[in-house]
Amino acid sequence: MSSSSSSLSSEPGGPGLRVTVSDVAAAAGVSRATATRALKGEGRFAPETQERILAEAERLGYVRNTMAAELAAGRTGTVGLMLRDASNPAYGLLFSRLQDEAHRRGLDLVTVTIGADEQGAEQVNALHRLLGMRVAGLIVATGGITAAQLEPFADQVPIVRAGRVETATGIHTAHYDDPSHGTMLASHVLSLGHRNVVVLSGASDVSFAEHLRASAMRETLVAGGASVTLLSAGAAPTEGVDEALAAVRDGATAVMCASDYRQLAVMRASRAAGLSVPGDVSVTGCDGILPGADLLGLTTLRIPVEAVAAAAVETMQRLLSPDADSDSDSDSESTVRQAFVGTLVPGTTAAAV
Amino acid sequence: MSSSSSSLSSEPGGPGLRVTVSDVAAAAGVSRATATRALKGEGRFAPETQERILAEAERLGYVRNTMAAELAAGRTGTVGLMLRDASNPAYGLLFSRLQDEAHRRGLDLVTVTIGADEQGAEQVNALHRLLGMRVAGLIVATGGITAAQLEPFADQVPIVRAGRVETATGIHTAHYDDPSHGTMLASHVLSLGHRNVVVLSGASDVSFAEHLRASAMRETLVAGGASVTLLSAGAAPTEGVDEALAAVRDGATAVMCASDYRQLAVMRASRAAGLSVPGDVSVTGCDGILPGADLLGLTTLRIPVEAVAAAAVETMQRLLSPDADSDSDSDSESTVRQAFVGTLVPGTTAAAV
DNA sequence: GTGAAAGCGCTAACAA
DNA sequence: TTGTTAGCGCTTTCAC
Repeated sequence: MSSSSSSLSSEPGGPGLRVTVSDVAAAAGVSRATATRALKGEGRFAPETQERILAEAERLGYVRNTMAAELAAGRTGTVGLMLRDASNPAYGLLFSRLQDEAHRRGLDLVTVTIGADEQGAEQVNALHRLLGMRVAGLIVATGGITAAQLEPFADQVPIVRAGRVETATGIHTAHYDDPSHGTMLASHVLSLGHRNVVVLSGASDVSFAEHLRASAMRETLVAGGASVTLLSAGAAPTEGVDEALAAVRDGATAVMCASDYRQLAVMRASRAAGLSVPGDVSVTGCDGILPGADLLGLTTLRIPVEAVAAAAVETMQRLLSPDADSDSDSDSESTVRQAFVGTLVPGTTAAAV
Repeated sequence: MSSSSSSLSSEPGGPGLRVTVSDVAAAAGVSRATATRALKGEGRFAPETQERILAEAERLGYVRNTMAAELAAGRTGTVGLMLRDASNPAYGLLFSRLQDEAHRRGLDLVTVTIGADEQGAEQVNALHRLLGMRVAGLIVATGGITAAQLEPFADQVPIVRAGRVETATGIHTAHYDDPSHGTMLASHVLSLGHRNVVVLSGASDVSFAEHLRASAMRETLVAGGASVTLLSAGAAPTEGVDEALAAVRDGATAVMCASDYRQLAVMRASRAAGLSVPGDVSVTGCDGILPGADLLGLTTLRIPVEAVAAAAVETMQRLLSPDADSDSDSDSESTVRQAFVGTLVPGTTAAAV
């Protein structure tokens, strides 16, 4: 049977994996050492020898055993990515962009994810999975893991946090400037004339990003002379919605949500309660990632996912490059911390009072 | 300096990684073998010895080198997942559910993704990355990789395709029943009285799922006595939209899109063109994953992501379990192929003629 | 240009 | 119960 047109054809009846360099070397009539060099194209070897080795490797369907290779070489070519549950489009997009960017820069990423609701144990487990692989670097895109858990490894492997700010020393970040986001949205709402506003957010231990946004909203609103009702809810976007609408009936003219998910929940509830948006109540969110947000006319803020992803990967790449320091407890290289600001999307769910 | 409350504290000034079993063993005054056993809690050892070893390991911040461990053990505990670009919520959700399910069943997943638009080279590269890690199994959740590329490895490692149907032998699947989805949506549109319909889809090489849906739509519509205009567009959801609206002006009363993304594009364009939905034209999509789809009133079909994810992981787990066969080219174990049907979501974007 | 030899860190019989 | 002994598959000096 002739092999298919694929370049991955393997021996007729034979294996393909579990073919070792030794097999390839033997088939080509050279030693393991030569085969290794020729296969990765490094070191010295005769061009024609390489050709023969490559041909045999392909014929046998050889796939290098990465574990053995990296173990022997003592280094790793991949960067680990810890990701939060990607069912949230904001994380899905971040994931996608991190991946693209890494690919563009020639970095290999392996990802482990953690359920959105998981507690410490699972996070630590995931961290260990990655560290156990002796990844060359770590990009952390989940708030669920604490600085204390990361810090012990910060001087052994570069760690870049993506999305969320981090105060621990030695851990670099490329993060969203959530306080600014809150401020921008609040300013918009103030400019529309609202002076009695509900701020609906997840509690700080549920979503730190939401907490930062909400705090900034509150401050800006208060500074602008508005009366503010701050509602700290649980993770489920429907939580706190009833209270928010109750506050509206008591005179609030706008509900500012710390995320688009909550905004959607508020709009659903408003519709169900017969309140018109923005007629009876203005509503704002934050994220701006949802496809279709424009059709809904969401008033939100588009977070700079692309910029954060690019910066995170770029930082990682730089940390991985020709410098080799900090083997002692040096502060020779300072911690990189970059914040990125998104753009306001006015929409039609918020109108002048 | 006392260590933080974290359970990951490492030696004061010392490393944490690059601590080996030998170090732990030495510190505890035992041999490597004993340390290994105690650390993984298998085999024989004195409880008090274990306690001492565990304590030393923690004190030193020991993290087992997975590569070495799996290389030595000759097996791997992780399953590889090949994923398509997660910026599409449908894939993001599938990813999330696969992850959850794997976790529930005690399977470790490592993921590599491929950009949505990447061609063969990148796909093969990703496949090799996973195979190089000698993963115990492979779950493929991207249509970008062909059966021909997968097949050579099908008898060396269990492969389960998630989402898309597969005809190659030896490759199991848990997939969406897209033809049924197309039929269900078309039946709905027929039942609303439409007899002049545009079907807007990605070409088969752009999205096989869309192609399957669109084909079924067309057949069902034709069988129902409708006149059908089939538009095969490129990957970008805006492609083909103008043609679709042109057809509407020529008398079509409904535009059936093969995905929700295209549906959104059509709605945007309709709005821009001053056509009311569903007044002037009914529009349908397919996926039903978008948060906020309900607020938009999208007429769509919710694909059974959860069922597919659960089935894919369950199949994988079963393939990984106590049976060990097919070392020869046996057909002893038949190929598992499960199709799942979603549920119609009527919405308000499609109305009676 | 090529090969021989010594491991990388860990596991798994088998002895002790 | 614990230690000894071989490797897993690959890379990498260092001679030839």
